[in-house]
Amino acid sequence: MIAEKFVLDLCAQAATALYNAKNMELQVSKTRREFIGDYTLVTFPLLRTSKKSPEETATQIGQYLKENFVQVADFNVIKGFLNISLSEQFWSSALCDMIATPNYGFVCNNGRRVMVEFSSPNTNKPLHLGHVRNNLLGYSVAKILEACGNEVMKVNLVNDRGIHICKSMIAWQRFGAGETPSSTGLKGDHLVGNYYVKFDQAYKAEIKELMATGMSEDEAKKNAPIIIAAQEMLVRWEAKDPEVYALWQTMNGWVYDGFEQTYRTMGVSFDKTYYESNTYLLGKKLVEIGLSKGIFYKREDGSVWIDLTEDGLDEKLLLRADGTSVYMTQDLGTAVERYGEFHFDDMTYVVGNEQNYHFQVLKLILKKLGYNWSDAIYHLSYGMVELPAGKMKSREGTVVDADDLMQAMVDEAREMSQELGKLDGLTAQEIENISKMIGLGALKYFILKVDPRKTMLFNPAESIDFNGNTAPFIQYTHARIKSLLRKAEGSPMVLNSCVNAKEVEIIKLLLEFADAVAQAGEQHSPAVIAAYAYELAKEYNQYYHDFPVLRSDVELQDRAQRLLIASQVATMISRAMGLLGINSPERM
RNA sequence: GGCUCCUUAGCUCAGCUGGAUAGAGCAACAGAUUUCUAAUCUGUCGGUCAUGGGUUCGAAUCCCGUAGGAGUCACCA
Repeated sequence: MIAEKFVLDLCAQAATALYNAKNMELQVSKTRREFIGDYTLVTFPLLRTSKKSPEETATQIGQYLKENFVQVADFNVIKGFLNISLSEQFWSSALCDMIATPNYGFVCNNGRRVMVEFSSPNTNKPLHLGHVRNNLLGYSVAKILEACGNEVMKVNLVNDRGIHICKSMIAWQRFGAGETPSSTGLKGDHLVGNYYVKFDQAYKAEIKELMATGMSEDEAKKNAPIIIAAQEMLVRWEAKDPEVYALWQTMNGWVYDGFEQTYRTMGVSFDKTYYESNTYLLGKKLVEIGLSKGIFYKREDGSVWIDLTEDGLDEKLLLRADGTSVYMTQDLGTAVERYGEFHFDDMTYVVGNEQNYHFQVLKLILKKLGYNWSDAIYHLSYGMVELPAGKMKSREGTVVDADDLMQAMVDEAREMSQELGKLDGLTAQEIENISKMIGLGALKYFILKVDPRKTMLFNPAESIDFNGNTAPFIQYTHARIKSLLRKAEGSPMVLNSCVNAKEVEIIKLLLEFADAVAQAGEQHSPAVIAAYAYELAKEYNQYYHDFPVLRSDVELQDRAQRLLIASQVATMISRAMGLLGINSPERM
């Protein structure tokens, strides 16, 4: 982009000089591969000012550029398109500049404070494939925003209270027989999740029994003893009943240990974790304030609502008739608490698109309460992950567990590597490390390369494919370059002014990195970075194969240039992959 | 039904501030290795950009209609 901007600037100068055009909207883009040139000026928008034919205009500007700027080596005109070729000198010096810039592509502090919330698990079951997309997106977006110069705070919000956790607790009391993670060897979140499933099974059985006695389905659902027990437990919890509270803390503790392990494997982390059990009370206070200001209203049964019909939305519940809080209540509380603590310029929520409406309402309510910073809230709404068989349904057992999935990826990576003999002679520890980098990298890249907003299909078989547009392919390119650099240690790395066409392509890509980061930040899309990393790896592989004469030892000069370019490619690949939370192995 | 989003090659996806003949990967087929690690590379095959209109020099991209799909409209979170 730096080169693109440069060309744009030259064209603007030319247009001003030739046609006295001011504030022209000039369009410069990369020249398509089938034409000769580096960048192309589209002359159509200029015609009104130049009052000449497209060809004439393009030729005039081209000649002006060639005569006045040494960086412009040549030009050609096809229809209304002016294709501009920059000089080899320009490319080699651009690359030199880039090499001289530490942390190229990353911006220093821009003074903005941003918060990114992601993960947001419930404490009644383990993380699944949907959470995987959430966590990877959140972590990567945070990294990218940081690279764009923001001060970033990564936060998690744990939904640790509510009827769901009570269900697991009830089931554990009834069927658990004192089981603990250490007594069963199960991860805490899996153990608790199992009881959640057991609750559901028992609940269904009771409904069936009641219906057999002639009760309607709705009635049976309300009157099943086990659900009543769960609801009673929730009331006792809100009253801080010591026995219930202790059990709640114990079981949540198991879950946190399990989550911690999953997060560590996944490679994500947080700067702060919020708990719904702490923020829902503040939410309730806000509801009172809203009531006193007349923004909310109370119905006869005591429930509190806000009427948003004038804004084209519905009426929304904020407090149940029994005074207990709902999702919106605590989210309001959490938002206000966070702003008070951090005074963010931007608050990104990484939450699935099934909650689009929720966030629309959240922003609106905050605004009505007088919090103008609600404009800073951005809902990064990602699409669902579907499986070839269809949707994930916990009831049908088609949920893909995050831990299982990651383990399967690592195992697969190890097997494939071993089959190819890539791991021969390495220690067990090295094998494990490399398998993890590859298996998890494959998973992460497979998910992150897709536009976050889109519903995506997760195909297990394809995700472990190590060819094509995948992380292993990119990692492999990186590892090979590292291998080259190890062998060439001590050799000089110098760029001469003579760069071939392939090298120019690579330099272009390298220069575009900064722009890719900025764009990914604006769009909150790691997919932009993924596409860039893949292009770079692919371009490099072609470069390597297109110039076989450079393969064997040739003159020092050629080797020196090759090494320099290779080294820059490796650096940029590694930086790009870093933004995706993916490791770039030195060998694989 | 209301609102929001989606539909591009057999499959998975890019491309979207309007620009040239719409691109990758996978799958299929045909080739390339005295290498910097072949987990690679090259080539072939594959398209009515869901559909019908509109805007204009020019539309996959912007606007409207239609069809198909998803999400949401809970005293769940």
